[in-house]
Amino acid sequence: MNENNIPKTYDAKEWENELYSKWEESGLFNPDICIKKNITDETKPTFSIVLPPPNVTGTLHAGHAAMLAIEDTIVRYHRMKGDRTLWIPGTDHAAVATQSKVENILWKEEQKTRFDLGREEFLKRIETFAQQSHDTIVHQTKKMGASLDWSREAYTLDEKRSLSVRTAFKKMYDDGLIYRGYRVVNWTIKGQSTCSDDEVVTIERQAKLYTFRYSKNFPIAIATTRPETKLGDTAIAVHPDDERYKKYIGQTFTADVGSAKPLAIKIIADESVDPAFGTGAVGVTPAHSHADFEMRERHPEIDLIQVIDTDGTMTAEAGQDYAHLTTLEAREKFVLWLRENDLIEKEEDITQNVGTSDRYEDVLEIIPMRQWFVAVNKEFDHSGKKTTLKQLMREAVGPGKITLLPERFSKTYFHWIDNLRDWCISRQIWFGHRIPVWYCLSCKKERINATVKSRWFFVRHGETDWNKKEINAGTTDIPLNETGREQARLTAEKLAAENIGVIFSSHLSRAHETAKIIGKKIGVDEIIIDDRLQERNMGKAEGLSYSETKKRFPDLQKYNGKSANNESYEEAENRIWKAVSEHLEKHSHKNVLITSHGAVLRALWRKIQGVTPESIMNIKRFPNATPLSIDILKPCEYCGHHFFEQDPDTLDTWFSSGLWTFSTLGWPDENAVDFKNYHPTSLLETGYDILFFWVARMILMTEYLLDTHPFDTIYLHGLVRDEQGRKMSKSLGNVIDPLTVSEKYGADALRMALISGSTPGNDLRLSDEKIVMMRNFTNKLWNLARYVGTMTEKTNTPPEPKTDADQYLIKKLHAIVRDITRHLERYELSLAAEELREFTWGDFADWYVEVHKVEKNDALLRYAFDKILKLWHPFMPFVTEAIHQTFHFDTNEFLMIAKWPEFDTTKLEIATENRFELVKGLISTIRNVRAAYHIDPAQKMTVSAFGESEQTLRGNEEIFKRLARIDKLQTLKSAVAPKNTLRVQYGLLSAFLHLDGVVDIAKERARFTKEKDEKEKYIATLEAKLSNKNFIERAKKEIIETKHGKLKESQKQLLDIKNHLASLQN
RNA sequence: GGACAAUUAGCUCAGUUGGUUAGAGCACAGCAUUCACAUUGCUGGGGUCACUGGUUCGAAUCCAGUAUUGUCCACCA
Repeated sequence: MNENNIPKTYDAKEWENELYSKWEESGLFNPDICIKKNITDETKPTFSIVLPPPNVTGTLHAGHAAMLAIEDTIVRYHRMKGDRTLWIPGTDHAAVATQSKVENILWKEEQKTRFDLGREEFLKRIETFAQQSHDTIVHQTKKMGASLDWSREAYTLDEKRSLSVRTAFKKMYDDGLIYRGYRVVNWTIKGQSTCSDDEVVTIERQAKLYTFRYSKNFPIAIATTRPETKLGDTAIAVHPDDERYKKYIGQTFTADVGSAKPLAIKIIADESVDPAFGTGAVGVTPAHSHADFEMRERHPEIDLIQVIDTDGTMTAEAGQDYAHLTTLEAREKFVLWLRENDLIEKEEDITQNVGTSDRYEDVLEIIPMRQWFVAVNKEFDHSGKKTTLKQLMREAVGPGKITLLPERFSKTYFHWIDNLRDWCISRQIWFGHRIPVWYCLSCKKERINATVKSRWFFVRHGETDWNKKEINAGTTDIPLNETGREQARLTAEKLAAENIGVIFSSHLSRAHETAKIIGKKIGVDEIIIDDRLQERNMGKAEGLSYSETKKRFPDLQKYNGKSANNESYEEAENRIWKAVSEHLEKHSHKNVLITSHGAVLRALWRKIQGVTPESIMNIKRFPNATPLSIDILKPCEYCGHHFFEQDPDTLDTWFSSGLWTFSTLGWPDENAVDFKNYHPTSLLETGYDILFFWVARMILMTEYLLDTHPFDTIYLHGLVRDEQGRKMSKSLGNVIDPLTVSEKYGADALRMALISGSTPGNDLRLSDEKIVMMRNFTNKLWNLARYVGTMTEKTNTPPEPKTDADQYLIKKLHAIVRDITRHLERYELSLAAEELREFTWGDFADWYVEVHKVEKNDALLRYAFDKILKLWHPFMPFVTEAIHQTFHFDTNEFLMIAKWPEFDTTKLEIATENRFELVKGLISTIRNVRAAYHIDPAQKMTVSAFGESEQTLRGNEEIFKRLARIDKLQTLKSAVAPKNTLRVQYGLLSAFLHLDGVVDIAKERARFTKEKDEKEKYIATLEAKLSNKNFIERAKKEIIETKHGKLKESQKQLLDIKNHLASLQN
């Protein structure tokens, strides 16, 4: 290899993309291929991690980069070790997070809300956005060097994960753990959705606390910051022992505050009330407070009155003065009323904590609603014993079960479980897994996780001129107008993806043409004309305007009205029902479009819903060319109808994320190969900020569904902050973009900066400076390779030690391999990286390479460097692989799959001289002890030793016995130190003696890893320096050229060294 | 209000089960430069390990308390 061809600096950009593609093409990220290529085999242990799926909300940030760096390091280590190693990539649809992001963009760019676009179109926008985010994320992930098995990539919203979600939902529903209940939920007005307790972000704000009475003679005053909610008060709670109020407990007082009905306030006793706070009485608003709702569960006799609506205005229950006002307007008005009636006793300014929505950032309202919940406290039968989900979660973590790193987080975990309420899993947002529940349109009964046979669409024709002029057409054949045709085309677009097989249409041209326009656009040629789908015959009313008809034939709007010699709703309904039923028998497996007319569809819709004939006019009119979709299922087991509609809500995103460790491995197919091989996974590595959101839910789901743990160990990394310790945020402009950084300094430098100097659970400050330092190190490694690769001969001689320095290096190398391996096994990445860096830079580069320049031992140098390179690979995959590809120190095709270095404990034994020194030290100790405690120097003693010192002592037992006057050398294991013992420290050893006269000497822990051969190393360096001709010549020159006859410091040092060496030789 | 953490050199941080003289990088000072590497090397200064007690032969490390900072949780109406 010609030195000149190799650049002096390592240029990450030159290598990274190319190397990643090569790795990827090799397929070696996939354990199946590693088995095929004999890098591992079926007898080897498995090691698996699922990547915490990044949200498809944009791009990766520094936190993701840390996650990737940590996980990839661990994964690469295990792969090199020969484990069957699997790391699965994926992304998270992240429901609310993504939806709110797209909604914000939509509002900013087009001033539209999701309701303006409609469900289908809005979802399309989100999917486009999600796809782009996904691509960016994958690109960034690859840039970091992450050795993920892309062939197994998953998405929380794809078909397979969807199946897992439905399966899990059904099982929980069947076990009674998922229920639909009327409870108070956190509601974001802006997002028009619920959110779970964990998604609530409490912020501090200024508020006014009003103390008032409901009426002049009301016996108890209460305080509130939300006076308008008091219109929904139904009780006052006081402490049971509160003497002031005891006499009122159980009584009900009424007060007219302007709400729809006068308030009936019952005085109840509840332990949760703090009698010392405020007036010692709490106004209870069960509809708009979690605490008060729970209070009502304890006191079911009190009422619940909802005064705030989902749009943030007051309901009718609040009274006609307040209905439809915003909460703020209502508050002002109510306060004014209180003031006018002289009911306010106190107004004070306080700071208050309020809950806001994590994603929409508006203050949440607490509103009672019918929602889906997971019951965490409900007992159920689990593998033969009674338990609750809470209990399952609690029992999963602890010694011998799931290990948390750092361990202290288990405390917060348990605390969180203890305070857990039922988990609200339904969301009114559109992006996410639809709740797999269908309601029979006729009898309203639920069906879970149903198979949809087909979807049927009912469309009223597009607009005609008569529609526009509000004239009855009936059987009169009025064609579509231009607007009508356009409407049909738009409808076709909406239906394009619905895979419609057949179209049935009324023969009347306005319907038929609508069908034709749609059919052409969605590629359905066959349009079956069925006269029974035609419009209601309006008899004499055809051609009359709506208002005229109303005047002349008022009974036409009735179910049986026939005064215009017309067809009644009843007759029309029967014929269309017959037609639809017939078609259903033949075509229920196909998606079907039916184009028909307003009145008959309305009649049909009434029939399907099974409401009384009299309420026909309460059925909403069908607008022109707007599809109504109905799911066709197996007939309802209660009423026999086929028509169902799915719950419009979606699931909390964490419901699907909770299944991630096994939904990615093939579950619900419990025989899936991956599932059998790789579950439970070995490690979960994620930020501590989602311990509750995600980790806890995975534990819940896995314990419940599979009766096992999702992972053995949880490694929680900290938040990545900027150099001043602030959270990275766009508004502060301090965001470190991993992509920019890795382009500038290389991915390896970024990885190292994120790993070293960081410990699990603690936040990490990332600065440019730190990254530069690591970039410098990658360059150091590169140049080491240049030296070792070009300055040494390739040799096949085994690396035999020739000098003390060689000996030291070998010993140190084995110690390093042992330490790094041990650190990696314990997930102590930072320690591993630091220690390895110190060894590489301090020992190998700055010391041994210098030695090598004098005492050439090429075989050993190459041998050592090869080991170092392999140890570095998991941390810095690119530069190490680049070196490998350039210099080929090892024969493997890729360093990535090179065998992890092993160490030999016998090589770690300390040298004889050092042992001797150790013994000498111990003897002095004994002498000191004898002197200090006036023990007869002639008296013999028992000496006890531990650990590595024991070995040392045994090796020199005879000398030791003689010199130290002992009669017995004993072995003690730690913990044995008797109470009445004095211990005296000397050097490396600590000795202790019993006060009863017999002296024991023991060494509790000797640390030999850093022992005295530092000295060896020092001498070797000096020798090397001094025998380096250049060095001597330079020094001489310096001395001669020195002006003023004064030696510079450095020269003095040189002389010192010389003298020192001379004294050593004597 | 509760819980958890942090406090080590001018700055950013390691220090994993109590043990030689408490470490690293940056910054600072001095020196070196045909050398694999200036993205370099050598040398040096700089620390009462927040404070006060306790346990121990021995404490940055364990215990108790105090102070400051931060994070999370909580129904103070």
